[in-house]
Amino acid sequence: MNRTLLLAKSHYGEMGKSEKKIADWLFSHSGEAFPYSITELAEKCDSSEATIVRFSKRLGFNGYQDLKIALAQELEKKIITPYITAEDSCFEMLEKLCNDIYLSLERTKKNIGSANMTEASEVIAKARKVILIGLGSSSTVAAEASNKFLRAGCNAYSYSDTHMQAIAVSQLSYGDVLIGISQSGSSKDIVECLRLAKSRGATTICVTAKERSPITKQSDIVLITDTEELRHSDLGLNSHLSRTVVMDALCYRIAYMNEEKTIEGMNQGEISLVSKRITE
Amino acid sequence: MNRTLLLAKSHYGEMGKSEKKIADWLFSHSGEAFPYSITELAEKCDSSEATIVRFSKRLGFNGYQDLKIALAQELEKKIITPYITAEDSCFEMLEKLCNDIYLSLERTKKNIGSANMTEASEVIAKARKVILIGLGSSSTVAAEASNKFLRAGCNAYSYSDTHMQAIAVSQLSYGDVLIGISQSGSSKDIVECLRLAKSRGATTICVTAKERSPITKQSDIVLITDTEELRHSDLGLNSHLSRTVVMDALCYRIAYMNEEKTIEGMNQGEISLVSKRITE
DNA sequence: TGGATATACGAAAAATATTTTCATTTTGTA
DNA sequence: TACAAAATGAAAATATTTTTCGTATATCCA
Repeated sequence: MNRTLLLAKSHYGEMGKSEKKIADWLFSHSGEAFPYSITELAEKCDSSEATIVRFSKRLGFNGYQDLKIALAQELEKKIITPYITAEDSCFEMLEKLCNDIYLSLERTKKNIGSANMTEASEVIAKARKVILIGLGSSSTVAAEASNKFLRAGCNAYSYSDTHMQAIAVSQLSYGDVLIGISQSGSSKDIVECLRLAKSRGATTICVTAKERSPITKQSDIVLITDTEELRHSDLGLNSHLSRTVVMDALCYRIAYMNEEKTIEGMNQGEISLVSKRITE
Repeated sequence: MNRTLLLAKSHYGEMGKSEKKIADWLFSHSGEAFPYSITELAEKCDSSEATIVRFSKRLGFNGYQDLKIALAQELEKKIITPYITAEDSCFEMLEKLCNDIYLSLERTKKNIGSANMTEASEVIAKARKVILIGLGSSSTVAAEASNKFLRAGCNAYSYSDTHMQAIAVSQLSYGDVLIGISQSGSSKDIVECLRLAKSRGATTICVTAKERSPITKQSDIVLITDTEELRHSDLGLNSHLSRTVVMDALCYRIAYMNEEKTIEGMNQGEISLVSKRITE
C-alpha cells in the first residue's frame, strides 16, 4: 500500500459515508492505472465531484488534480504487456516485442546491482585468462561475449559443448576467471564447471535470471538479469538480449580499462569491409 | 533518462521548431517536479497550448494530461549523459547501452512501415521456399531467423558464405522468396543475389538500414530498420537487434498464419531441456 | 527564382475537467 | 419530534485542455 492510500486509511474514521465510498474504491483498485477524471471517478464511486474534492483536501492535497498525480506517481511501475494474439497485425506484434524488450531491460537494470558489475569488470580486466561457458541460447551469448572481450584486450575464450567446457575448466587456476551463463541457473554441467573452477582457485562469475538457483552458490560474483518468465520456449529474444547487453557493458568497461588502443582495435574490423561495398 | 524523454528524443527529428523547444525544455528540466498546467508550460517553453498538445500526441499520448501523468510517474533524479565515456561506471554503461537500444527500436518502428511488414509476412507465409542471406553480423541474423521461420512452419534456409548463397539463389523460381539482410544495403554479393532471384521470378525482400541503397532497387518489399549510425564497428548490438526484432515479428505473424500447431511446435524445445536441469 | 503545396504554428473558440457555492438531506442529540 | 451540525450533490463558476482555423513559414518542383 502506498503513501496516499495510507493517508486515506488514517483519515478513514473522520469521513462521511460518501467519502468512505471513495476511499473504499481506491483501496480495492490499488495498483491499477489511474486515468480517471473527477467526473468518471465520481460515477464509479457513486458519489459526486464535490465530495471527491473534499476527500482530496482531507488527505492534505490542494485538490483532485494533486491527488491524481500523487496516485500516478506512486503507482508501481509494472506495465503489463498485452500479449501477442492471432489478431495482431505484424506491426502490432513488432510493437509488443519492442515493449517486452524495454521492460526486460528495465528489469535487468533493476536486478543487476551496480557494485556487482564493477567488481566483475575489475576481476575480468585483471584476469590472466577468461573462459565463458553456456549451453543452448546461452552458448551463443558466451561465444559473442568472448569475441568482444578478445577485442577489448582480454584473453577470453568460450566453449559450447560440455566436453570442451570440462577440459578447459580443468586447466583453470588462481588468477583465472570462469563466467557461467545460464538463464535458469540450473544447468547441471555449467554448475559443475563453476564448482570445479572455484575449487581450483579461479574466480567464478555467473549471469543468470534466477537469484536462488544452484549456479549462484558456486559463484563469487552473481549478475542477475531479467527475472520474469523463465522460458526456453518462444522466440526468446528478450532473455538473450538482457544477457547480451550485460556482457556488452562489461566489455566496454574493460576496453576502457585496457587503455584506448583496444577501442581503436574495435574499429579495425570496419576497414576491411569497405571494399566489399558497392560505392555508388 | 526516462522513457518519455527517450520517446521525445526518438521523435525529435520530426518535430518543428516550436515542438523542439518543448522537448528541449523537458530535457533540461528532467528530474524536476512537474506540476505545470499546459498554459504554464506553454509560457515556459515560449510556445502555445496547441503545440504542446501536438507534441504530446506525437509521443503517443492521448493529450497533455497523459503526458503529465507519465512524466510524474517516471520522475527520476539523475540525468545520464548520452555517450559512454571512460569515466562511466560499468552500470552507467549498461544504462546507456539500454538507452541506445530503446532509441534504436523506436527508430525501427518509425521506419519499417506497417503495410510493408504485412505484405512481407503474407508473401513469406505463402512461399514454397524461403532463403535468407546476409554477410557478417547480418549472416547471424539470417541464420537465427531461418531457424525461427522453420519452427513457425516455413520452408526456410539460410546461407552465410557467398558461394552457397549464389548456388541456392540459382535454384529459386516463381513462388519462392529471397530475404536479403544488409545493414548498409551495399554488400555487392547480396545485391547480386537479389537481382538474380528477381530475374528468376522469385519475390525479393530486403532488410536494411539504408533506404536509398542498391539493395532496395532489387527488392519487391523493402523493410527499413534503424537508420542512424551505419557502423560495422563498436559492439554493434543495436543494429543487430533491430534487424532481429523485425524478423521475430514476421515470424510470430507467420506462425499464427500457419495455424496453432506451429505455436505448440515452438514450445517443443522446452521439454527435452527439463531433464538437463538440476531439480532442487 | 517563382509559384504551388504542404506543414507548423498560435489565437481563440469549444469542450472538458475541476473547484466552489449553496440548498437539501442526513445524522446525531436532547 | 425538533433542532443543529455535518455531509452531500446539483449546479454555477473557474480553470484547464483540446480542437478549430487562419496565418506564417518551409518545402518542393518546374
